[in-house]
Amino acid sequence: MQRQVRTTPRKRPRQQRSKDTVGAILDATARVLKLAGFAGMTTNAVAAKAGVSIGSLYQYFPNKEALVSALIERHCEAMNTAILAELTNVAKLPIAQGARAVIELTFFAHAIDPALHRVLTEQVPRIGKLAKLRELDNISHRMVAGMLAARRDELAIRDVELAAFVLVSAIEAIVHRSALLYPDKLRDPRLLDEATLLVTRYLGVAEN
Amino acid sequence: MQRQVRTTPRKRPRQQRSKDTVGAILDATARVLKLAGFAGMTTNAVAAKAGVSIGSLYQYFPNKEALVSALIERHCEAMNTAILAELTNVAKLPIAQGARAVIELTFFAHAIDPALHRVLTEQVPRIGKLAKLRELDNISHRMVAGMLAARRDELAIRDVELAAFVLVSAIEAIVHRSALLYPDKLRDPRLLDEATLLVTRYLGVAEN
DNA sequence: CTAGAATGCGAGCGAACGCTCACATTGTCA
DNA sequence: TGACAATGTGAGCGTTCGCTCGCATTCTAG
Repeated sequence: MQRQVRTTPRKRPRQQRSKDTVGAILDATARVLKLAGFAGMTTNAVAAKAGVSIGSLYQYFPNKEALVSALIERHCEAMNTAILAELTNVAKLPIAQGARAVIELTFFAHAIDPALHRVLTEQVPRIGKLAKLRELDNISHRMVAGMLAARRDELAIRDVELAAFVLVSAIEAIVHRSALLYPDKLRDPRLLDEATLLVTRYLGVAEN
Repeated sequence: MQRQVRTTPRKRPRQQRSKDTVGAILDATARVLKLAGFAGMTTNAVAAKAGVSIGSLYQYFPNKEALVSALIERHCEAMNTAILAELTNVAKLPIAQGARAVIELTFFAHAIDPALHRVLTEQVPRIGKLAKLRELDNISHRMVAGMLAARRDELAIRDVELAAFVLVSAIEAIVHRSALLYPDKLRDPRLLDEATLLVTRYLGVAEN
């Protein structure tokens, strides 16, 4: 049975001193996680790397899962911020350029910390907050479906939901595999071009 | 540091009796893994589920990793068999039908045991044999690149490698997400149609 | 200045669990 | 049928590691 544990913080940091502590702990969590994977990560190692006692760690995080959970939250926050800030402009663009812009944003978001992203998606088991990643997926789907529906008459598609599913899956995967296999290619315009091409040809709109 | 352990079997089963034992152990591994995840899976639980003593388990598998490793191997074997048997016929088909056939095979392969596939890809940490999954990816890539190269003059693509990367990523992701989110949709022809459409339009070939 | 709250400390407890080993049972072969 | 190999058994050892708890230190507010 998949054990489900509480991942809510035990105590809120009030003073600046403790906020620094929590920050250091999360940074250390990321470093240890990338180095050793989830199974190899020990709370004692995290505390040590953070330059903090194990007792202090447990002041703010009730258990190991909560630690990773908070890290996921912070990471998603960072990625979301990168995307949402720019997204309002996209809706007004012509489809081809809009598609390109969305794909580019996805690339940017994944360029934030590919190594962390990798270890979080590949190594972290079913923590409650991993639903957070699904949720992100869902938001993307709804958003794309919205964009497609708004201009349905210009597009060569029949089923908006199906098309959105196909597109989100495809783009997410291309970005993801790039991030995992060739992190430096995340800023290669040729890949961006090609991904855009996939989308525009599928939608049946002019390529530029 | 990611610990690397040997995953080669400790002893080969010679008699039928022991072959049954090994089979039962692998079946139990799959069941426990699906139920509890990798961290929650204990070797004692596997032995118990298999109706075998813990000692017998360690006769054939040197450690927990080896257990999962063997399971991965068996699962990949099954998926490969499903694909490779049909693949020789595909090369002779027109591109659109060939694409459809390949995608369909991918769907079939993932329909073998989606729950197991899920837990293996999502929960199993860096075991040596997980490279096996990458290897599969690589084979797919080379194969698709080969098919594209053979008919390059009929296709609206510039860079065969890049196109292969984009296509393999996209199809793999669509199938994968279907398997994870809606396992029953793996045999829905509408999804197959749509995935095929994505490919044919991208390649710039007639849809049928 | 001081009382009490907030934060920090780390030795070590306890439980989980991978794995061993000494021994029992079953199969094979001449 | 006897000898030896192959296979099966499970109590429990040893280690790892998540986490507690009693106490020390630092901050804050009246």
